[in-house]
Amino acid sequence: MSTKNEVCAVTIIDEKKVERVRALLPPAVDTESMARFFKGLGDTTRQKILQALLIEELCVCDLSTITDVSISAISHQLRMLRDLSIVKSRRVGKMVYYSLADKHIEELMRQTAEHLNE
Amino acid sequence: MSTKNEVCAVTIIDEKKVERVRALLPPAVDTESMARFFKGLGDTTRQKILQALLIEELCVCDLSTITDVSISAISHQLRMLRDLSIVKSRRVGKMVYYSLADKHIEELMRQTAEHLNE
DNA sequence: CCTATATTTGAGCAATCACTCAAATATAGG
DNA sequence: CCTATATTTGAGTGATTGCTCAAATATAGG
Repeated sequence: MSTKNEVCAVTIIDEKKVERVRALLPPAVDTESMARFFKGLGDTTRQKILQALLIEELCVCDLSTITDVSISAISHQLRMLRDLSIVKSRRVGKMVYYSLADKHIEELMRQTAEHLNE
Repeated sequence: MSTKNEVCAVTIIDEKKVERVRALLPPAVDTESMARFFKGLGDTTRQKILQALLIEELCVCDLSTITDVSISAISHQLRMLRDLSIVKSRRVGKMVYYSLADKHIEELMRQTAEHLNE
């Protein structure tokens, strides 16, 4: 067999448990969108961007200088963050200013930072 | 030049802004640990696991059945989640039961699910 | 000790990702 | 329109990742 046990030796109790949990799971599409959202937060460059934006609104060029990442790379990452509604942007002349999309993102960042510092 | 503008044509205001923000950024090690933490949450298989554990404690085999992912793959992902202190485990005989590591993780999951549903 | 079941682990591989580079677009100001 | 600056975009590439497969470990019960 390819996988040693497709389903483990089932006891009646486990079967019931599995069915019960399955019925309570959110739709797959929601689980996938959670994964996509967290993946957006789960990269060092993107975290640097978000930490900076937690302090204040910044343009692409400032973000590049602050994070020491090329303008092109920052722009690519900002696009991903914007597609995920994690940041928002506004254009002022030639420059585009980015900021965190909403208060929830801000709280999420602060609470998680606190959590990881035990 | 490799990058067109290493630093954009600086105005005095931008320079000050950049320095101010830089001084307020958290240490790099913290930013990296935030990224690692969120990366742990940012995968569909791991989200399936966490959604299931949000309902109740489960063993590896039940998780495999519920998520329809091989036992080996689940075990690999559980290891990552455990290393990140996102889940915890306890052994009962031959089986190992996994659950969410703490209340903060539970809240994070619930609040984010709510947020993504607008 | 021996077998069976549950889980873990390591190597190998295809898919994904974050970067660079070059070129395109957008806007301001002669 | 033309030039300069700021940003975006697409292709290409090396590194990372999540899976499978095979083998190892852990525990319970003859």
